[in-house]
Amino acid sequence: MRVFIGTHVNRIDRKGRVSVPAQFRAELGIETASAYAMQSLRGHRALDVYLPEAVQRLARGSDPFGDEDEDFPGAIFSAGRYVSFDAEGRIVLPDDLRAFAGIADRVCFLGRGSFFQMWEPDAGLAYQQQSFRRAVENGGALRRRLAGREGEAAA
Amino acid sequence: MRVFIGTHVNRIDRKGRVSVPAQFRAELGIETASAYAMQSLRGHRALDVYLPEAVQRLARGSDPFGDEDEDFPGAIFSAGRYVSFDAEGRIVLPDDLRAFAGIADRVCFLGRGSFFQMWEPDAGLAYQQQSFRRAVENGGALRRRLAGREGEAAA
DNA sequence: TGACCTCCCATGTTTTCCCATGTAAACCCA
DNA sequence: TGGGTTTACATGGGAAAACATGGGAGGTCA
Repeated sequence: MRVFIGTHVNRIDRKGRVSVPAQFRAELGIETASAYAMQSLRGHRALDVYLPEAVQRLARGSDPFGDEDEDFPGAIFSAGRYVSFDAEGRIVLPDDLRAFAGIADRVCFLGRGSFFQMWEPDAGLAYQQQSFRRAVENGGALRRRLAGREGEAAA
Repeated sequence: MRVFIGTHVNRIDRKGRVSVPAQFRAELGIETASAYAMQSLRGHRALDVYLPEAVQRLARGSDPFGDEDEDFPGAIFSAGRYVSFDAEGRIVLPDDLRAFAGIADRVCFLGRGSFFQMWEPDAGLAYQQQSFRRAVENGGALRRRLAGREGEAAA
């Protein structure tokens, strides 16, 4: 299993390219020449980035002639893009996604375990600190989960 | 598996031609010189575009809908058209389909996984945002599927 | 013959590929 | 452990390729 960990801030050049942190590239694996970036499903002003096969997995369950409600995961497919890496490990961030996340000339990469996010740096760091603070306040429940006893206490 | 992803807006020239986004052409495959475009079955003012083989599969009756609903296959074959690509990757959008979708001089292409749609840009982008918002509200299950943890309980 | 449609060529722009550079981290060896 | 060297990484820019778009010539059908 691949795990994305840590926080990095990189610069966007005038062609719209950003280096994806080497650590994250390593997690994505050299065999994947691309990743799937989309508007965050968590309601954040951020982009979620998944392995390409995540989308394939989703697509496999969708029927081209299915009805609208069942096919609502379809929204996911138009909300994102495949982004591919150049030889230097950079991606070009499409304008619309960039606008969605309010990203100007720098990107904050947040590792989130099975995927990672791209934020406008101020917003991303603020979010990161805030969610860490929440985790501390909530520490008891978290520790129980880490210990693998999540069923024990009511949240 | 072929997956249509992302949002693109292209211009229609005075001959009625539109470039299909290169990414979508790649998904359609070079071997297919055509695609099947029809009035959306989903009640949208939009055109659904399928791989030719998806329609053929339907014609052969090897599909779940087959016999129980005769309107369905009938509608599919009368409401659509094969559109073929020129050497530059453009298709000519038939007038009636164009009128149905209210498309004037620009087309918005929405990737929807196993097929894609063509919209009048304003309507298409509005629809995209709205359906994405719904996905966010409903996002837990989707997120788990993307993260490859569909077996997990909701947190 | 005229309207229309395809095939073909032309063009400007955008994107991708490839090479160069500065800096910071890792490594090595005395 | 200190100093020098090498490697990895982020960043920048030029050249080439891909792409979207526009228009003309010839062919077709009514």
